[in-house]
Amino acid sequence: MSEKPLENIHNQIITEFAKTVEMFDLSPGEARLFSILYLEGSPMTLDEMSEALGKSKTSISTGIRSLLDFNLVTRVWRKGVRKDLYMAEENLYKKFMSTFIQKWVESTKQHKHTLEEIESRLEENIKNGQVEGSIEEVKVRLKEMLVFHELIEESFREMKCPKTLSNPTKT
Amino acid sequence: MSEKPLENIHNQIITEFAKTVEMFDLSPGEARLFSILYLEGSPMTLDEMSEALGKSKTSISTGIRSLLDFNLVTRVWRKGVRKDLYMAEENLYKKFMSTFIQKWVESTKQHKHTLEEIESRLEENIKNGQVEGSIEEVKVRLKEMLVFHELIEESFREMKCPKTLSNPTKT
DNA sequence: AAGTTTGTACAGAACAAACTGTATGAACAA
DNA sequence: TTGTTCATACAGTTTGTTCTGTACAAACTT
Repeated sequence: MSEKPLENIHNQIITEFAKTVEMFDLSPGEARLFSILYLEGSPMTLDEMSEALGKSKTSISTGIRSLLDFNLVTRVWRKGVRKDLYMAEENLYKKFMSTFIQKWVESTKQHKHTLEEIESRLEENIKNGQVEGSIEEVKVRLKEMLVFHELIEESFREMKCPKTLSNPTKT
Repeated sequence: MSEKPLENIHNQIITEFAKTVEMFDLSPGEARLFSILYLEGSPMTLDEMSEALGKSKTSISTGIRSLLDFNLVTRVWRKGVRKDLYMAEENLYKKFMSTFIQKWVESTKQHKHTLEEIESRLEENIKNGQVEGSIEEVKVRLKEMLVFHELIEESFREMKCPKTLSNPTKT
């Protein structure tokens, strides 16, 4: 078992690092794929990743597609190489955090907006007397939900520019 | 379809609010359960929730169990009522955020720690000459991963006390 | 005590997500 | 042009989650 200690270490690193990556709403598969790409600093082909992860090329292909969508991976061209090459983005913190925060802010805004629409529709119904029961509770709850959304949005907005983000520790 | 406009509004609110709740790593079912409990400010029984969500009592039971584990819901006793009563916690923002942040900080710390262990094991192997290839790249990557974890932990720690958290807007 | 009512454990069904192999299309070589 | 290599679309399979119904245990009533 100590025949290939480096490969072993590789696997441990990837497994553990993937756990952190997963927390940014990547599936286990995507997280693992990104991790292997990141640990291997140099660009890799689909076949190499397929080999390294023991998964089908199709699977890798769709996985890479997702990572590209998330802007966590770039295509790289190398003279004389026909296969596509992919590389993990540097600047992990910035990439992950900004995407993450943006997702929160956007979604929160969206949901809050929808709730506001529902609220005004409710007011309409009340005006027209189309509603019977005790509405006050619902109205209060709605207000609280809106406040909740505002607080979330604010928190994540404030997170956007931690002091370390403007400090490029680029390799 | 405008026969029961209030019920309709209820459903819309719950559906939309659940989307936000889901972002805090609750399953769609759990999120919906919490939402209905929150909108209905007063305590509810398993049967009432079952009825309201159109799901089996068993399902509600396990769902409530999860929400209790997350400290998002409390059991409530009411004189003369045999059934268990459950109620959503007030102070949404504090409850959700503190749990959320704590989860990030804890997990990040844990994963970082494991990576450090791997790192020292790697150093050992190098000392003993049990490793052949180019190790430097791996060591650099490991360091970068550790920095990454430190930045994440720091960001979420700073999030912990936004100004609004010490401002109890309790009903 | 026996009989009810309420909550949960468990096993299987229904559903959804991830993966694979085949087949198709695009880029290149000769 | 034909032949080859690569990436992806698609359908089918496997794997994992979520829900349901049954069965049991605990709490209560009389």
